[in-house]
Amino acid sequence: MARTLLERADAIPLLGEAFRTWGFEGASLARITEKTGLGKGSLYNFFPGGKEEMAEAVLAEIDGWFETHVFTPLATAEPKAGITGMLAATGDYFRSGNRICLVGAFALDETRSRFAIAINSYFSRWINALAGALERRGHARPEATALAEDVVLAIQGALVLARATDDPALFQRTLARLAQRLG
Amino acid sequence: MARTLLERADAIPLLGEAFRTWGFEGASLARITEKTGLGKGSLYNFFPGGKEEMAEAVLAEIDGWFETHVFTPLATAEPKAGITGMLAATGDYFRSGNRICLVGAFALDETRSRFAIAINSYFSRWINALAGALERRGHARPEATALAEDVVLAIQGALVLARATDDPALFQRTLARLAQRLG
DNA sequence: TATTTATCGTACCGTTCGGTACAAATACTT
DNA sequence: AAGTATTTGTACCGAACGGTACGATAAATA
Repeated sequence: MARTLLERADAIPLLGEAFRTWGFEGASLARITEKTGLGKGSLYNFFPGGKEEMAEAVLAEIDGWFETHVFTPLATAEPKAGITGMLAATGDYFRSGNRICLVGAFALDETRSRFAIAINSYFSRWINALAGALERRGHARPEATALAEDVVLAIQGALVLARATDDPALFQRTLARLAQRLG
Repeated sequence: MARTLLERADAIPLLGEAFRTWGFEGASLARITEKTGLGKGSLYNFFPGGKEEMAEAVLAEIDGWFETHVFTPLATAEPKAGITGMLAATGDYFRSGNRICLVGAFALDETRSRFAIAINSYFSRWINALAGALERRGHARPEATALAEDVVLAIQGALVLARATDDPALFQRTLARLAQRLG
């Protein structure tokens, strides 16, 4: 009846948008259909496991993006460049404060129990990669870990507050302050 | 048939727990009934407006708690005491990192549009009250505002990360670091 | 104790939920 | 061009959804 408009891979960012907008529970198949332009037939063809498989695919894509653009640079590039790159990539990914962190959002309610491993891994790897870079810049182990936690947590908090107060600039201000703090 | 076990006011904290656990969309009347022990008859007797009125009541109660235990002390008490009190009250309220911030959680998805004013007001008043106290402690206006933002955002971020990594101690560590930073 | 008022359990409403089945249509292979 | 495999719209399913109606019960008032 209809053509192949979207590949499975093309659907994933749109699914991400749907989950970001409505949350896991609130993202009904009707809303997902609307957002992606894919009917149930296509959705269940691509994701036989239903909503849960859709969300898993979205989380895996996010994970891959951060692995490539944030975690790996932090671990392998020159520390200063890795950290600067992290802040820039983060600013881009979260659309300068106009986009929330889906992983963080999933963590807050019972959705967490479905995806606990992916959620935990995402944040742990982020903190560890940043702490490693900070150590290589000369921070002692405990301070490096504490500072890394502080930075990742500030990014998450800024996303919450930016959206809560409808003030995306708050996120950008926070990134600027972090850049200063990480010198 | 049954006795008057719960007043309307007694139901509100349980409703808060239900919304914290399941989110606004995920908190179905069946789950709310289970959590509160109140049947639909009672719930709609107390909250004729349904789920939306229940959530409004929960947000109003949270707002009142913070007004009493955080915002007012920050605005009226001696600044140092107000700030110390804020950190202690915050640690208590969020159960040392075992409880999320419902206002922040509501802010992340489309639930926000239903309660935008309450959500915005809660955070704005928190930041302003804290910035005021910091000014009275001698910080210049722009730094006071920036620091206040940083603190509130760190609390929110710590709650997200503590739950995401299943590590409530992260929240306590963060509060300790904030106490140091606010000297 | 009689009467009113508030509380509550249950049956039920129409709608939407996530998910399945399957035929029609398209894309790919030969 | 024919045949195979994949993609996709639609009809449909039972269950659960939020919400209403209302009689039964308990508490408060008289």
